[in-house]
Amino acid sequence: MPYSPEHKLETRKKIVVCARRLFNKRGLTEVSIDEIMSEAGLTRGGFYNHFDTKDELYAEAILYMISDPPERGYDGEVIDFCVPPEELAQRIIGSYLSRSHYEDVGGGCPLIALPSDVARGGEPVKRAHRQALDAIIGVFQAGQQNSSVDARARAVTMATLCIGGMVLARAVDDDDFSAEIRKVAMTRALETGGWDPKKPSVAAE
Amino acid sequence: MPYSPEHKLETRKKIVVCARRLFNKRGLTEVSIDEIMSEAGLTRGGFYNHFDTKDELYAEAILYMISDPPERGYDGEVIDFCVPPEELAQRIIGSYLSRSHYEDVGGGCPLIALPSDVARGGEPVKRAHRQALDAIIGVFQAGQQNSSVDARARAVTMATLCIGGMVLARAVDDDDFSAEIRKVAMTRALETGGWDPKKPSVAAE
DNA sequence: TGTACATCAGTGAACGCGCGTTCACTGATGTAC
DNA sequence: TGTACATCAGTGAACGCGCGTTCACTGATGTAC
Repeated sequence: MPYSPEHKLETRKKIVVCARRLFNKRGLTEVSIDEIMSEAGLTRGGFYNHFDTKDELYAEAILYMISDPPERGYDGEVIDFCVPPEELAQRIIGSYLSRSHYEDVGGGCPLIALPSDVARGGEPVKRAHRQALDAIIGVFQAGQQNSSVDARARAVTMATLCIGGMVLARAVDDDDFSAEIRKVAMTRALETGGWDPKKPSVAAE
Repeated sequence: MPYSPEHKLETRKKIVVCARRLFNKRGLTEVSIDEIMSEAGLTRGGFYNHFDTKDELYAEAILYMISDPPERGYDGEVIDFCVPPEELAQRIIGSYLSRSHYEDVGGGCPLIALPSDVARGGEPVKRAHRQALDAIIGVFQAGQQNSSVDARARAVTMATLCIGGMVLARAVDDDDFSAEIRKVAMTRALETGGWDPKKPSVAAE
């Protein structure tokens, strides 16, 4: 038996990691297999040792995108999941709408980078996307102080402000305008959760 | 002089109108010139009598998208611009987050259908996109009862909820979930403007 | 321990297809006489 | 009014290129003896 079984898995993962960055930056259909393989230090033909088709890579890359990032936080700081849920939700809002997340298109959240692609995409892609959205809404809902009747609605509002705000900020070519959108969205999202946007524990910018 | 000068302009407009629908549905780069020309009842080669390059059509189509729709309203009903600005803003929120706008991808707002494409696109495309966003925010800002200090921030919030909510709704493959997102976004957007979401003058669904 | 071997991850040329663009042409139209 | 003409919008074949995919191969690796 040539090569260790881990060797193949590692190569496969390397391909998915490179694909993820490229997909986030330029969209699913605009990235060629040649580019992905080059980025991974491999050549075109080897792709088909790991995937039957390019579509298979789409779904895998999106699944990887949603399972990986929460551990790191989008502003680069480590997120402590043992913190009380209220504080966790606030931290995620701050991290999500941070300048570093705004700038890190490749490593950022696919919900922001790929909404149009997903809306036009196949079923597995949409399913993965929905899972990511569910997860975010779940965290926001758990973060409500008293689980009031409209906790779910508030969580949906927060998610809309976070994701929608970033989508708008990224599609505008004016840095000040983008910063304004992010700031307004962050303030409103925190207010929606009943938290004081000026509290120092939350990253201001 | 063969053909009237209007004839060429009409053909050009026909191309732009068809391009607009196709771009909205499937994205800028995924639509071929052949498809656009066929849709317009013409053949491939004639395209270059009207445009130097496909990129030129992108910018033209987006400009057309933002200059045209406001007269109609996204739920199909005619919007009366002579109405007081408060009522106008409420009507636009209702129209924008309506089910018919959710379903009419081809004829809908490009801010919803093309955010990823625009974020990756060229300068003219982004400029057109920004103009559209400015226009919407302007209408929402004018709709505030007393032009308070945070009228601008409230207008940005409303735009984020309307556009972001529709982007999320479109990217999810579950009709109930989409409807929930639209409803929450509509309620919050109206509340942000200080209006009662249950007032009958506003389209409920 | 050392050697021959089987496996299969990775290589890179090749294929077929679709797309943006070009180009020689055609034929409908308005104008000049 | 009628006819010959010039113009140019529209046609459709052709070109070149890039991409997804295939395929014959190569050579690194673990195993068997």
